[in-house]
Amino acid sequence: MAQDTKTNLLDIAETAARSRGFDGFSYADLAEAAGIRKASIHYHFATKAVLSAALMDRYHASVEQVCADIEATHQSAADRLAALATFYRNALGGGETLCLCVAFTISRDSLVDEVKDKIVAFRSMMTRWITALFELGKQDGTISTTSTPEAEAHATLATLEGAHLAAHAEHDLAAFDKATKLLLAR
Amino acid sequence: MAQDTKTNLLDIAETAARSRGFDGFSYADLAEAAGIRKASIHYHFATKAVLSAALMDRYHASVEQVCADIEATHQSAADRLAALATFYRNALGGGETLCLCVAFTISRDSLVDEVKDKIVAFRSMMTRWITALFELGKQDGTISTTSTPEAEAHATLATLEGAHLAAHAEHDLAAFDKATKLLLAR
DNA sequence: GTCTATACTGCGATAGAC
DNA sequence: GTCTATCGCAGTATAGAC
Repeated sequence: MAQDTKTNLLDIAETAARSRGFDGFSYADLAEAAGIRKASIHYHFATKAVLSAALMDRYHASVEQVCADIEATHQSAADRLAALATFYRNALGGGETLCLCVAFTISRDSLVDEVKDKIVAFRSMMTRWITALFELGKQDGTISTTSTPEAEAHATLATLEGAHLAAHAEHDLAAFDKATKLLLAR
Repeated sequence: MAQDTKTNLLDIAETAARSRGFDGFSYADLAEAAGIRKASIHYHFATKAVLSAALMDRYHASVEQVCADIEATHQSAADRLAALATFYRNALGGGETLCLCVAFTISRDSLVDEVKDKIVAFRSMMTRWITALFELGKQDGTISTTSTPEAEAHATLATLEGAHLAAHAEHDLAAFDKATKLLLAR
Protein backbone atom coordinates (compact mmCIF):
# COMPACT_ATOMS: atom_id res chain seq x y z
CA MET A 1 0.00 0.00 0.00
CA ALA A 2 3.03 2.24 0.47
CA GLN A 3 3.78 2.11 -3.21
CA ASP A 4 0.20 3.03 -3.99
CA THR A 5 0.42 6.15 -1.90
CA LYS A 6 3.61 7.15 -3.65
CA THR A 7 2.07 6.62 -7.08
CA ASN A 8 -1.04 8.41 -5.99
CA LEU A 9 1.05 11.38 -4.85
CA LEU A 10 2.88 11.41 -8.17
CA ASP A 11 -0.42 11.43 -10.02
CA ILE A 12 -1.79 14.30 -7.96
CA ALA A 13 1.45 16.25 -8.17
CA GLU A 14 1.69 15.78 -11.92
CA THR A 15 -1.79 17.14 -12.48
CA ALA A 16 -1.10 20.05 -10.15
CA ALA A 17 2.27 20.86 -11.74
CA ARG A 18 0.87 20.68 -15.24
CA SER A 19 -2.06 22.91 -14.26
CA ARG A 20 -0.30 25.55 -12.20
CA GLY A 21 3.46 25.13 -12.60
CA PHE A 22 6.09 24.13 -10.07
CA ASP A 23 5.50 27.19 -7.89
CA GLY A 24 1.75 26.79 -8.13
CA PHE A 25 1.24 23.77 -5.90
CA SER A 26 2.30 22.99 -2.35
CA TYR A 27 2.65 19.95 -0.11
CA ALA A 28 -0.52 21.15 1.59
CA ASP A 29 -2.39 20.87 -1.72
CA LEU A 30 -1.09 17.35 -2.28
CA ALA A 31 -1.89 16.35 1.30
CA GLU A 32 -5.47 17.48 1.01
CA ALA A 33 -5.99 15.70 -2.31
CA ALA A 34 -4.31 12.50 -1.11
CA GLY A 35 -6.10 12.48 2.24
CA ILE A 36 -2.96 12.41 4.35
CA ARG A 37 -1.04 15.04 6.31
CA LYS A 38 1.57 17.11 4.57
CA ALA A 39 4.33 15.90 6.86
CA SER A 40 3.68 12.37 5.63
CA ILE A 41 4.54 13.35 2.07
CA HIS A 42 8.13 13.94 3.14
CA TYR A 43 8.39 10.23 3.88
CA HIS A 44 7.86 9.51 0.17
CA PHE A 45 9.58 12.58 -1.25
CA ALA A 46 12.06 14.11 1.15
CA THR A 47 12.08 17.49 -0.61
CA LYS A 48 10.12 19.16 -3.36
CA ALA A 49 13.23 18.96 -5.52
CA VAL A 50 13.19 15.17 -5.19
CA LEU A 51 9.51 15.15 -6.11
CA SER A 52 10.08 17.31 -9.18
CA ALA A 53 12.84 15.00 -10.39
CA ALA A 54 10.61 11.96 -9.91
CA LEU A 55 7.85 13.69 -11.85
CA MET A 56 10.11 14.46 -14.80
CA ASP A 57 11.56 10.93 -14.82
CA ARG A 58 8.16 9.32 -14.90
CA TYR A 59 6.84 11.80 -17.47
CA HIS A 60 9.82 11.26 -19.76
CA ALA A 61 9.45 7.48 -19.62
CA SER A 62 5.70 7.69 -20.10
CA VAL A 63 5.84 9.91 -23.18
CA GLU A 64 8.67 7.84 -24.62
CA GLN A 65 6.42 4.80 -24.29
CA VAL A 66 3.59 6.63 -26.00
CA CYS A 67 5.90 7.36 -28.93
CA ALA A 68 6.91 3.71 -29.10
CA ASP A 69 3.26 2.70 -29.08
CA ILE A 70 2.51 5.10 -31.90
CA GLU A 71 5.28 3.53 -33.95
CA ALA A 72 3.88 0.10 -33.29
CA THR A 73 0.31 0.93 -34.23
CA HIS A 74 0.76 3.49 -37.02
CA GLN A 75 2.74 2.70 -40.14
CA SER A 76 2.86 5.88 -42.23
CA ALA A 77 4.57 9.08 -41.15
CA ALA A 78 1.36 11.04 -41.64
CA ASP A 79 -0.55 8.65 -39.38
CA ARG A 80 2.14 8.89 -36.73
CA LEU A 81 2.12 12.68 -36.85
CA ALA A 82 -1.64 12.70 -36.49
CA ALA A 83 -1.39 10.27 -33.57
CA LEU A 84 1.19 12.48 -31.88
CA ALA A 85 -1.06 15.52 -32.24
CA THR A 86 -3.96 13.53 -30.84
CA PHE A 87 -1.83 12.51 -27.88
CA TYR A 88 -0.95 16.14 -27.17
CA ARG A 89 -4.58 17.09 -27.57
CA ASN A 90 -5.74 14.45 -25.10
CA ALA A 91 -2.97 15.41 -22.69
CA LEU A 92 -4.58 18.82 -22.39
CA GLY A 93 -7.40 17.71 -20.15
CA GLY A 94 -9.71 20.21 -21.80
CA GLY A 95 -7.22 23.06 -21.45
CA GLU A 96 -6.40 22.42 -17.82
CA THR A 97 -3.09 20.57 -18.02
CA LEU A 98 -0.03 21.49 -20.05
CA CYS A 99 2.86 19.28 -21.01
CA LEU A 100 4.91 18.91 -17.80
CA CYS A 101 7.97 20.08 -19.69
CA VAL A 102 6.19 23.31 -20.67
CA ALA A 103 4.86 23.90 -17.17
CA PHE A 104 8.30 23.40 -15.64
CA THR A 105 9.98 25.59 -18.24
CA ILE A 106 8.25 28.69 -16.95
CA SER A 107 9.15 27.82 -13.35
CA ARG A 108 12.72 27.34 -14.50
CA ASP A 109 14.35 29.47 -11.81
CA SER A 110 12.73 27.53 -8.98
CA LEU A 111 14.08 24.21 -10.19
CA VAL A 112 17.31 22.50 -9.22
CA ASP A 113 19.87 22.04 -11.98
CA GLU A 114 19.19 18.32 -12.15
CA VAL A 115 15.59 18.93 -13.19
CA LYS A 116 16.53 21.63 -15.68
CA ASP A 117 18.77 19.06 -17.33
CA LYS A 118 15.89 16.61 -17.41
CA ILE A 119 13.78 19.18 -19.27
CA VAL A 120 16.49 19.57 -21.88
CA ALA A 121 16.81 15.78 -22.11
CA PHE A 122 13.07 15.42 -22.61
CA ARG A 123 13.06 18.01 -25.37
CA SER A 124 16.00 16.30 -27.00
CA MET A 125 14.25 12.93 -26.91
CA MET A 126 11.11 14.39 -28.45
CA THR A 127 13.00 16.25 -31.15
CA ARG A 128 14.91 13.14 -32.11
CA TRP A 129 11.72 11.13 -32.35
CA ILE A 130 9.91 13.73 -34.45
CA THR A 131 12.98 14.10 -36.67
CA ALA A 132 12.84 10.37 -37.36
CA LEU A 133 9.16 10.77 -38.11
CA PHE A 134 9.87 13.37 -40.79
CA GLU A 135 12.69 11.26 -42.20
CA LEU A 136 10.15 8.51 -42.67
CA GLY A 137 7.79 11.03 -44.18
CA LYS A 138 10.39 11.88 -46.80
CA GLN A 139 10.66 8.20 -47.68
CA ASP A 140 7.06 7.15 -47.67
CA GLY A 141 5.86 10.43 -49.14
CA THR A 142 2.90 10.79 -46.78
CA ILE A 143 4.02 14.21 -45.49
CA SER A 144 4.97 17.11 -47.73
CA THR A 145 8.00 18.78 -46.21
CA THR A 146 9.63 22.06 -47.09
CA SER A 147 12.87 21.72 -45.16
CA THR A 148 15.11 19.22 -43.40
CA PRO A 149 13.53 16.69 -41.06
CA GLU A 150 15.34 18.29 -38.14
CA ALA A 151 14.02 21.77 -38.91
CA GLU A 152 10.54 20.33 -39.33
CA ALA A 153 10.87 18.58 -35.97
CA HIS A 154 11.84 21.71 -34.05
CA ALA A 155 9.00 23.64 -35.68
CA THR A 156 6.52 20.84 -34.96
CA LEU A 157 7.44 20.59 -31.29
CA ALA A 158 7.20 24.37 -30.93
CA THR A 159 3.82 24.43 -32.60
CA LEU A 160 2.44 21.61 -30.46
CA GLU A 161 3.64 23.25 -27.26
CA GLY A 162 2.46 26.66 -28.41
CA ALA A 163 -0.93 25.13 -29.18
CA HIS A 164 -0.99 23.73 -25.64
CA LEU A 165 -0.36 27.22 -24.30
CA ALA A 166 -3.12 28.63 -26.47
CA ALA A 167 -5.62 26.10 -25.17
CA HIS A 168 -4.51 26.74 -21.60
CA ALA A 169 -4.80 30.51 -22.03
CA GLU A 170 -8.24 30.31 -23.57
CA HIS A 171 -9.24 27.31 -21.47
CA ASP A 172 -10.63 25.84 -24.63
CA LEU A 173 -9.61 22.84 -26.72
CA ALA A 174 -10.69 24.66 -29.87
CA ALA A 175 -7.62 26.88 -29.55
CA PHE A 176 -5.43 23.78 -29.80
CA ASP A 177 -7.26 22.63 -32.91
CA LYS A 178 -6.94 26.00 -34.61
CA ALA A 179 -3.20 26.12 -33.97
CA THR A 180 -2.52 22.56 -35.15
CA LYS A 181 -4.87 22.51 -38.13
CA LEU A 182 -2.07 23.46 -40.48
CA LEU A 183 0.29 20.85 -39.06
CA LEU A 184 -2.09 18.06 -39.94
CA ALA A 185 -3.07 19.31 -43.38
CA ARG A 186 -0.10 17.90 -45.22
CA MET B 1 10.01 61.60 -9.80
CA ALA B 2 7.01 59.64 -8.55
CA GLN B 3 6.14 58.60 -12.06
CA ASP B 4 9.71 57.47 -12.61
CA THR B 5 9.56 55.13 -9.65
CA LYS B 6 6.32 53.67 -10.90
CA THR B 7 7.71 53.12 -14.38
CA ASN B 8 10.88 51.71 -12.92
CA LEU B 9 8.85 49.26 -10.85
CA LEU B 10 6.90 48.23 -13.93
CA ASP B 11 10.12 47.63 -15.83
CA ILE B 12 11.57 45.51 -13.06
CA ALA B 13 8.34 43.60 -12.54
CA GLU B 14 7.96 42.94 -16.25
CA THR B 15 11.42 41.43 -16.51
CA ALA B 16 10.83 39.37 -13.38
CA ALA B 17 7.42 38.15 -14.52
CA ARG B 18 8.67 37.25 -17.98
CA SER B 19 11.63 35.40 -16.48
CA ARG B 20 9.97 33.52 -13.66
CA GLY B 21 6.19 33.82 -14.00
CA PHE B 22 3.68 35.58 -11.78
CA ASP B 23 4.38 33.31 -8.80
CA GLY B 24 8.11 33.59 -9.31
CA PHE B 25 8.69 37.14 -8.10
CA SER B 26 7.76 38.95 -4.92
CA TYR B 27 7.47 42.51 -3.69
CA ALA B 28 10.70 41.86 -1.82
CA ASP B 29 12.45 41.12 -5.13
CA LEU B 30 11.12 44.32 -6.69
CA ALA B 31 12.04 46.34 -3.62
CA GLU B 32 15.62 45.16 -3.68
CA ALA B 33 15.99 45.84 -7.41
CA ALA B 34 14.37 49.27 -7.14
CA GLY B 35 16.28 50.28 -4.04
CA ILE B 36 13.21 51.01 -1.92
CA ARG B 37 11.37 49.12 0.82
CA LYS B 38 8.68 46.64 -0.12
CA ALA B 39 6.02 48.52 1.80
CA SER B 40 6.63 51.50 -0.48
CA ILE B 41 5.64 49.49 -3.52
CA HIS B 42 2.09 49.28 -2.20
CA TYR B 43 1.84 53.04 -2.61
CA HIS B 44 2.24 52.60 -6.38
CA PHE B 45 0.48 49.25 -6.74
CA ALA B 46 -1.89 48.54 -3.87
CA THR B 47 -1.97 44.80 -4.54
CA LYS B 48 -0.12 42.35 -6.74
CA ALA B 49 -3.32 41.91 -8.74
CA VAL B 50 -3.29 45.63 -9.57
CA LEU B 51 0.35 45.35 -10.59
CA SER B 52 -0.33 42.36 -12.84
CA ALA B 53 -3.16 44.22 -14.58
CA ALA B 54 -0.93 47.24 -15.14
CA LEU B 55 1.78 44.99 -16.57
CA MET B 56 -0.59 43.39 -19.06
CA ASP B 57 -2.07 46.75 -20.09
CA ARG B 58 1.33 48.24 -20.78
CA TYR B 59 2.55 45.09 -22.52
CA HIS B 60 -0.53 44.92 -24.75
CA ALA B 61 -0.18 48.56 -25.79
CA SER B 62 3.54 48.20 -26.33
CA VAL B 63 3.30 45.15 -28.59
CA GLU B 64 0.39 46.68 -30.47
CA GLN B 65 2.62 49.67 -31.17
CA VAL B 66 5.40 47.40 -32.38
CA CYS B 67 2.98 45.84 -34.84
CA ALA B 68 1.93 49.26 -36.08
CA ASP B 69 5.59 50.21 -36.52
CA ILE B 70 6.23 47.04 -38.51
CA GLU B 71 3.36 47.93 -40.83
CA ALA B 72 4.78 51.41 -41.30
CA THR B 73 8.30 50.28 -42.09
CA HIS B 74 7.76 47.00 -43.95
CA GLN B 75 5.64 46.81 -47.08
CA SER B 76 5.47 43.17 -48.10
CA ALA B 77 3.83 40.44 -46.03
CA ALA B 78 7.02 38.41 -46.04
CA ASP B 79 9.01 41.35 -44.68
CA ARG B 80 6.43 41.96 -41.98
CA LEU B 81 6.46 38.31 -40.93
CA ALA B 82 10.24 38.38 -40.74
CA ALA B 83 10.10 41.58 -38.70
CA LEU B 84 7.60 40.01 -36.30
CA ALA B 85 9.85 37.00 -35.82
CA THR B 86 12.79 39.29 -35.21
CA PHE B 87 10.78 41.19 -32.61
CA TYR B 88 9.95 37.96 -30.81
CA ARG B 89 13.58 36.90 -31.04
CA ASN B 90 14.81 40.16 -29.55
CA ALA B 91 12.15 39.99 -26.83
CA LEU B 92 13.79 36.83 -25.58
CA GLY B 93 16.69 38.54 -23.89
CA GLY B 94 18.94 35.65 -24.80
CA GLY B 95 16.50 33.04 -23.51
CA GLU B 96 15.82 34.75 -20.20
CA THR B 97 12.50 36.50 -20.81
CA LEU B 98 9.37 35.03 -22.35
CA CYS B 99 6.42 36.87 -23.82
CA LEU B 100 4.51 38.20 -20.79
CA CYS B 101 1.39 36.54 -22.11
CA VAL B 102 3.14 33.16 -22.13
CA ALA B 103 4.63 33.64 -18.68
CA PHE B 104 1.24 34.60 -17.23
CA THR B 105 -0.52 31.73 -18.97
CA ILE B 106 1.27 29.15 -16.87
CA SER B 107 0.51 31.07 -13.67
CA ARG B 108 -3.11 31.20 -14.77
CA ASP B 109 -4.63 29.99 -11.50
CA SER B 110 -2.91 32.70 -9.45
CA LEU B 111 -4.33 35.51 -11.55
CA VAL B 112 -7.51 37.45 -11.02
CA ASP B 113 -10.18 37.08 -13.69
CA GLU B 114 -9.55 40.57 -15.00
CA VAL B 115 -5.98 39.66 -15.96
CA LYS B 116 -7.00 36.31 -17.47
CA ASP B 117 -9.32 38.29 -19.72
CA LYS B 118 -6.46 40.59 -20.67
CA ILE B 119 -4.42 37.56 -21.74
CA VAL B 120 -7.23 36.41 -23.99
CA ALA B 121 -7.59 39.95 -25.35
CA PHE B 122 -3.87 40.12 -26.09
CA ARG B 123 -3.95 36.81 -27.93
CA SER B 124 -6.98 37.96 -29.87
CA MET B 125 -5.24 41.19 -30.88
CA MET B 126 -2.16 39.31 -32.04
CA THR B 127 -4.15 36.73 -33.96
CA ARG B 128 -6.11 39.42 -35.75
CA TRP B 129 -2.95 41.24 -36.72
CA ILE B 130 -1.21 38.11 -38.00
CA THR B 131 -4.37 37.10 -39.87
CA ALA B 132 -4.29 40.44 -41.68
CA LEU B 133 -0.63 39.81 -42.42
CA PHE B 134 -1.44 36.52 -44.15
CA GLU B 135 -4.32 38.12 -46.02
CA LEU B 136 -1.83 40.59 -47.41
CA GLY B 137 0.49 37.68 -48.19
CA LYS B 138 -2.22 36.10 -50.31
CA GLN B 139 -2.55 39.33 -52.25
CA ASP B 140 1.06 40.32 -52.73
CA GLY B 141 2.20 36.72 -53.15
CA THR B 142 5.28 37.09 -50.93
CA ILE B 143 4.22 34.23 -48.63
CA SER B 144 3.21 30.79 -49.84
CA THR B 145 0.24 29.68 -47.74
CA THR B 146 -1.41 26.31 -47.51
CA SER B 147 -4.56 27.25 -45.65
CA THR B 148 -6.76 30.18 -44.66
CA PRO B 149 -5.09 33.31 -43.24
CA GLU B 150 -6.76 32.67 -39.90
CA ALA B 151 -5.46 29.11 -39.63
CA GLU B 152 -2.00 30.33 -40.61
CA ALA B 153 -2.20 33.02 -37.94
CA HIS B 154 -3.07 30.64 -35.13
CA ALA B 155 -0.30 28.28 -36.19
CA THR B 156 2.19 31.14 -36.48
CA LEU B 157 1.44 32.51 -33.02
CA ALA B 158 1.70 29.01 -31.53
CA THR B 159 5.03 28.42 -33.25
CA LEU B 160 6.47 31.76 -32.12
CA GLU B 161 5.42 31.18 -28.52
CA GLY B 162 6.58 27.57 -28.65
CA ALA B 163 9.92 28.77 -29.98
CA HIS B 164 10.11 31.18 -27.05
CA LEU B 165 9.57 28.27 -24.68
CA ALA B 166 12.24 26.25 -26.43
CA ALA B 167 14.78 29.05 -26.07
CA HIS B 168 13.82 29.52 -22.41
CA ALA B 169 14.13 25.79 -21.70
CA GLU B 170 17.50 25.50 -23.36
CA HIS B 171 18.57 28.99 -22.33
CA ASP B 172 19.81 29.43 -25.85
CA LEU B 173 18.66 31.67 -28.70
CA ALA B 174 19.63 28.96 -31.18
CA ALA B 175 16.60 26.95 -30.09
CA PHE B 176 14.37 29.85 -31.18
CA ASP B 177 16.07 29.99 -34.56
CA LYS B 178 15.70 26.27 -35.14
CA ALA B 179 11.99 26.37 -34.33
CA THR B 180 11.23 29.40 -36.50
CA LYS B 181 13.46 28.52 -39.45
CA LEU B 182 10.56 26.92 -41.28
CA LEU B 183 8.27 29.84 -40.63
CA LEU B 184 10.59 32.22 -42.42
CA ALA B 185 11.45 29.97 -45.34
CA ARG B 186 8.40 30.70 -47.40
C1' DG C 1 3.88 5.00 7.18
C1' DT C 2 1.38 8.27 9.20
C1' DC C 3 0.61 11.25 12.82
C1' DT C 4 0.98 15.90 15.85
C1' DA C 5 3.60 19.64 16.76
C1' DT C 6 6.60 22.97 15.57
C1' DA C 7 10.66 25.65 13.54
C1' DC C 8 11.87 28.88 10.29
C1' DT C 9 11.33 31.55 6.35
C1' DG C 10 9.00 34.30 3.07
C1' DC C 11 4.76 36.07 1.34
C1' DG C 12 1.24 40.10 0.52
C1' DA C 13 -0.66 43.62 3.00
C1' DT C 14 -1.60 47.36 6.63
C1' DA C 15 -0.84 51.16 10.19
C1' DG C 16 1.10 55.10 11.24
C1' DA C 17 5.43 58.18 11.73
C1' DC C 18 8.07 61.28 8.99
C1' DG D 1 6.45 58.97 -1.17
C1' DT D 2 9.09 56.41 1.65
C1' DC D 3 10.03 54.66 5.96
C1' DT D 4 9.80 51.12 10.26
C1' DA D 5 7.23 47.83 12.37
C1' DT D 6 4.15 44.31 12.41
C1' DC D 7 0.22 41.22 11.27
C1' DG D 8 -1.61 36.84 9.60
C1' DC D 9 -0.91 33.32 6.64
C1' DA D 10 1.28 29.74 3.85
C1' DG D 11 5.47 27.73 2.37
C1' DT D 12 9.08 23.69 3.04
C1' DA D 13 11.05 20.97 6.22
C1' DT D 14 12.15 18.43 10.72
C1' DA D 15 11.57 15.88 15.32
C1' DG D 16 9.71 12.45 17.60
C1' DA D 17 5.45 9.70 19.18
C1' DC D 18 2.67 5.93 17.63
